[in-house]
Amino acid sequence: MAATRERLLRAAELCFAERGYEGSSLRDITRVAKANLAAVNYHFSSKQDMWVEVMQRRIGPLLLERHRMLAEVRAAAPRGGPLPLEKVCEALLLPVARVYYAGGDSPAVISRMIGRLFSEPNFLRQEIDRRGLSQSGREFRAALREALPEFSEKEFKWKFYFCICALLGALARQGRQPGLQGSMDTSDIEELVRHLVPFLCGGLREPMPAKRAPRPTRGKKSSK
Amino acid sequence: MAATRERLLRAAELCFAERGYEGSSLRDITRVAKANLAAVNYHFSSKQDMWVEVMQRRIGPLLLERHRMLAEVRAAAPRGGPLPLEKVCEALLLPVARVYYAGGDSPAVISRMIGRLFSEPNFLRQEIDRRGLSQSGREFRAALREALPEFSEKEFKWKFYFCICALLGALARQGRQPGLQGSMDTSDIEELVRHLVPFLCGGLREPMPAKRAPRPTRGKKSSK
DNA sequence: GTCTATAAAGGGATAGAC
DNA sequence: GTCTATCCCTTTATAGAC
Repeated sequence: MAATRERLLRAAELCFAERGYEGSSLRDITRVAKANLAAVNYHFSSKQDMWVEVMQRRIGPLLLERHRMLAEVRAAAPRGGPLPLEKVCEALLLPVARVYYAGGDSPAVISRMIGRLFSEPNFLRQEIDRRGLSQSGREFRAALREALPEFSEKEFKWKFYFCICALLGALARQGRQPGLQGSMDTSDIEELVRHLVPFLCGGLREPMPAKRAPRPTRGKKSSK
Repeated sequence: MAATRERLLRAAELCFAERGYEGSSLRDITRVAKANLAAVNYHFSSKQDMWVEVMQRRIGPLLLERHRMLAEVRAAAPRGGPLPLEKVCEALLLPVARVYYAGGDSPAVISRMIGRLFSEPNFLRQEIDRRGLSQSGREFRAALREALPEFSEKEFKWKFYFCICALLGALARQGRQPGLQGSMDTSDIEELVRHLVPFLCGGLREPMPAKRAPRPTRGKKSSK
């Protein structure tokens, strides 16, 4: 069956999302997929190639949709003026919630997997980067920059960094942080995005406080 | 040498920070430590026990300092009033920057390792939780809650979740996100904290927009 | 405490029958 | 396309000499 390939992709997705690349053995994955161990090498030729395939088939459509939404935001914005921050953030986030509702897919698992991608060793991201992830990142950085012209380049770099960290963390950890997520349903990605957009915008817009009186050099003083 | 134990702890810290628990073999670790493979089992009896030891010796002092700083914030705040959000966030973050400057330690590596802790399988966190991490988390959740009384419990839960995600992500990823961190030095933890505090505070304070309606402050066309 | 040697299990990959 | 059987390597852990 060619359906074996699909079952393998889904099983690998699940395992990678939960335990990462190194933590997921091919034996685990084939057991979950109810497939034979040798099927992995038949369909993908190696574990690493399967990893790339698993990631790419989810990230590809996501980047397309992001690009499309961002173009919409640009088209609607007044020429020359700053881009609307909320809209840019939505274009960054909503595709995650929208692209993965095809039959049987779990947006929670997929977004967790994508969030995890950035905790993996760099060599596991090179191929994904080459296929468009890096470029999409730069595109969004530029859009955010246009939405936040008031900051110095250095301040913007920090804000962009924190923004990506919050976004990736919120995706990677949803549904699996005991003690952190009492009754709320972090696996409802639409809801997550709805709350995350204002959080990011608030953090991004917050000005840096004026530098206060010189800090104590290292740690002893408690004169607050 | 008893110094072997120390070299092992540092080497393990480095490896766990870079590649995670499953990605770090005892062979890797003992090679970095210039120690014999069998030394791990002699000093720690198992890889998992060493993991707990590596984490605990860094997290323990961190939690103590957090507790101390938070007590200071409470003592300085007017009774009954809300706690000052910036101070609470600083008590959450500054200890990471301050506790690890003892001879030879790298705050960048240590904070990366701590940030990674939350991407590891849950069983690797149970012992650390039991030794105070969970309780410290609850303590800070309560303090943040007192600093943000204006939100509903549900909204606060989301904000707290995002706050922790941004914090852990910023720690875990510093120094190793190519393309994301152009010229800035994310391994300067003091500087990271100085920028992260306003980002978190801005995100935490930002009110939720009215549901499914154009934002009240700006009559803007909504395209959903 | 440290070392060599090795056990015992698990990992990715492959050959070849069907 | 799928399966069994197996190769060969790495992993964690341990035994026992020094």
